[in-house]
Amino acid sequence: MTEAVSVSDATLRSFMGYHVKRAMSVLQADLNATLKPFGLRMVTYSALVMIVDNPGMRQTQLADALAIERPNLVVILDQLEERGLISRDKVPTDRRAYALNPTEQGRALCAEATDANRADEDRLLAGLSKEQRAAVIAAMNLIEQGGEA
Amino acid sequence: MTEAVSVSDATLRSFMGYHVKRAMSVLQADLNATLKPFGLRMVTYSALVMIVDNPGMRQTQLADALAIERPNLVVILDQLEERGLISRDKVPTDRRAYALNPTEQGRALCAEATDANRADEDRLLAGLSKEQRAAVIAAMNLIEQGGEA
DNA sequence: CGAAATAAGTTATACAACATAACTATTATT
DNA sequence: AATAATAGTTATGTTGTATAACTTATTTCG
Repeated sequence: MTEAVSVSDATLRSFMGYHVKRAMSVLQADLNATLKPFGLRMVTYSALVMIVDNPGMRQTQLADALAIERPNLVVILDQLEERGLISRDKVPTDRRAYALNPTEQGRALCAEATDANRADEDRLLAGLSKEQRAAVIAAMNLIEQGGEA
Repeated sequence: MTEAVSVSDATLRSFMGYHVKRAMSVLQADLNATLKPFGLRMVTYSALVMIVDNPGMRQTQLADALAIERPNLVVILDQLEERGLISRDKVPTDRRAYALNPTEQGRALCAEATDANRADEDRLLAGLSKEQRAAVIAAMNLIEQGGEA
């Protein structure tokens, strides 16, 4: 056996993006594990939350907000609708469009899932003070704003 | 036309993961745009950097370091090798294994790409002080450590 | 008004990322 | 020597995501 001369990722670690990518990977795995008992994934949960927070919203608006292509949103909403968590209601003023609304069951599940996610994230971020969390969020927002200059 | 009552993602914004995800999306798009002139993508660049930093490394080690499945790494290395950026050299002590080494051309391209990425990230993070960047990196490392508790 | 252009949602499809099974050849185990 | 395990590969499958094109409905504007 040849000794495993440990591998260095020092250069990559000098980039912020590398750290963010690795953290994101953990956050996503963690979130999906937390959501699994609810039968939700990251995207389906995000869509459900948005519909609860923005009842009556159209599909195109939701797709834009979540940066999902319209065709891909269709299958996500199909899943939520089949489980009775949301409804697609006809809009009287525009017969092409559907107004997205949560059902009572959808609201309830959303609340439960949100609580679980909050608890999970609190556990993951237990080592960070409120100030540190705010600093990270501010930095992420700055990055989000600065794209494609 | 119905007025576009602006959509709120306030609940999602209360999660750190949402901010990190959106920032990561920008970082990745930005990085890929910067790498395009070099004919590299995020994964191929990462692999190249690792090989430059760890000459002689085996494929399995690299796959582990980058959290890529071995089969998927094969095609990535194929691309780098076809372009003459790396070589797969037979290991005398283990005829199953290949030692990954950068070519001179590979080293040169890696250095150029790294400079471009550094400049790009500096631009994107221009609004953050050194202390703020360090704080973000510390937070990301903490998250990376805390997965799957 | 009526024809052309646009928009909402959908379907079909293609492409890329990522994961799993199984194979060849070598090496390690016992 | 027989068995198990490992490095790399091939083949394949699954999922996520992007694009084209279609239907229905609305808007634009000559």
